[in-house]
Amino acid sequence: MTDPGQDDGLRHRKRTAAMARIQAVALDLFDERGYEAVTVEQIAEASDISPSSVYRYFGTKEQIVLLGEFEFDASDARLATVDAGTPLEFTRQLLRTVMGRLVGDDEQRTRRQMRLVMSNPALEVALAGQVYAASETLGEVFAARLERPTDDLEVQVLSHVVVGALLGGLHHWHGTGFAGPLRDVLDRCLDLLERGLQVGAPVTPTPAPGGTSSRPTRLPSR
Amino acid sequence: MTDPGQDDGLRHRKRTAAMARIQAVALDLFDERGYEAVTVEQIAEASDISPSSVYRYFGTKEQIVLLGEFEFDASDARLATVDAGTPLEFTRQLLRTVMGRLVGDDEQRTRRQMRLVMSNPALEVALAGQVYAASETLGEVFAARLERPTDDLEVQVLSHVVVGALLGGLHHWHGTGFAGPLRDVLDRCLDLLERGLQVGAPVTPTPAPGGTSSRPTRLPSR
DNA sequence: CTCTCACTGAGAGTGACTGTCAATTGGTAG
DNA sequence: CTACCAATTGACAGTCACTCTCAGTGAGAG
Repeated sequence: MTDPGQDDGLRHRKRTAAMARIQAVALDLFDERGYEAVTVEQIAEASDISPSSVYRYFGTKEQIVLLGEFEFDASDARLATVDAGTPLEFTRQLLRTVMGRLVGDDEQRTRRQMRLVMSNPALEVALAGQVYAASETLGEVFAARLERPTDDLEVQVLSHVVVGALLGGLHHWHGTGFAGPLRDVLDRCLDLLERGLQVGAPVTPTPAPGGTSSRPTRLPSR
Repeated sequence: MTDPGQDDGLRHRKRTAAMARIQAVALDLFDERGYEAVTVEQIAEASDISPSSVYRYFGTKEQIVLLGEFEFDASDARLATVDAGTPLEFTRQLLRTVMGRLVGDDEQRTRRQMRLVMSNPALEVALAGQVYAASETLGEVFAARLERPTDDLEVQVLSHVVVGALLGGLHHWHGTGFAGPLRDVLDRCLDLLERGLQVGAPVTPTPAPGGTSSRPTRLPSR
């Protein structure tokens, strides 16, 4: 073998083409008849592929819709190239660098997926699971860069809050009929976080309870 | 019929007892053999009840573990009695008033559930779904009290952020071997939000981009 | 005591998903 | 070009969560 894990080669290209075809066919069928009403077997048949392979490619029926859209990988090489100050600045760059598929090209496709996901409970739950997994990963990244334990309260709250804010933005985007580019909406979500959400304004800043520590939270850029 | 929706009566008591028995039996079996390895049919048999009824009671296998634990109802009568200033103060009271089961009595049970949930991907996803459903509901409550549309960006971000913070706390609690009462952990999460998370500190507060509006976010108490 | 109807249990059926195995096909060395 | 190897595929059988239907039963009302 030449070099395992190569991205070229007929084999790999066929696989990628098949996956794209399956996704396109499936989205059409889902739009036409509804997610529940379409079986994986029907998708397979309409895609000229065996049901076995559909499962090999996507794992679950939900992943035919969601695959790769709302996840990122802590070991992604591009992560090292992201070099930012605060966790929020870091997150901003992350969205562009590693999750470009979500905020960048082919937004039309993302709208179609969102409409589909929001119209089906099973897909909503699957999306929540995906997003939640992203919180975990983001927590690990934050922990590493802030040099704190992964289970640190502030790290966990921070990562989940950031992801929550973005998910809130996604809901807003969907609820307003996809008004404006998703990229701008998510940017405004991070703006809100940076401004402290203005939700605790009247409360006098308490002198920090017995947490792990509370030095200013700035990400060291590697 | 005397009064539908009554909480007494032999019928209702039987149902409640059966559900409690099923949950107890199921948790034992899950701890013993693992969640995946136990079938609903086995749970039903060990509980002296038909599989049909298990599904009637809980709907899904996951709900046998999760039912009622991480959800709340926007039409809950007790909501009206919660009367607080900022959304975070409101959330604090909410946890005690409506979700007492989570932060209050029988914390031992909650630990057992958390351990189980965190050890199984399917349950983790189900929990995430439950939690994000709570975001939706909380968003509706915030929107109503702040007199803003439900899809308002700040409302959505706020509700998802609050729920995210609590979920982060839950992870911290689990990751640290359930150190201290859950109630205190969740309180510290809300404290962090009140202090603005200190994550955007070095950034000069931008003069508010073209959002929907940005008056001080204080909940009117009904 | 009797009527009634909500709830229960039994059973059949659907579809997502898994594991196995033989056939096939792309990549490579001779 | 050919032979070989390894990865991939499709066919098939099986499991299990979950749904639907329907007849039987027991709680509750008069």
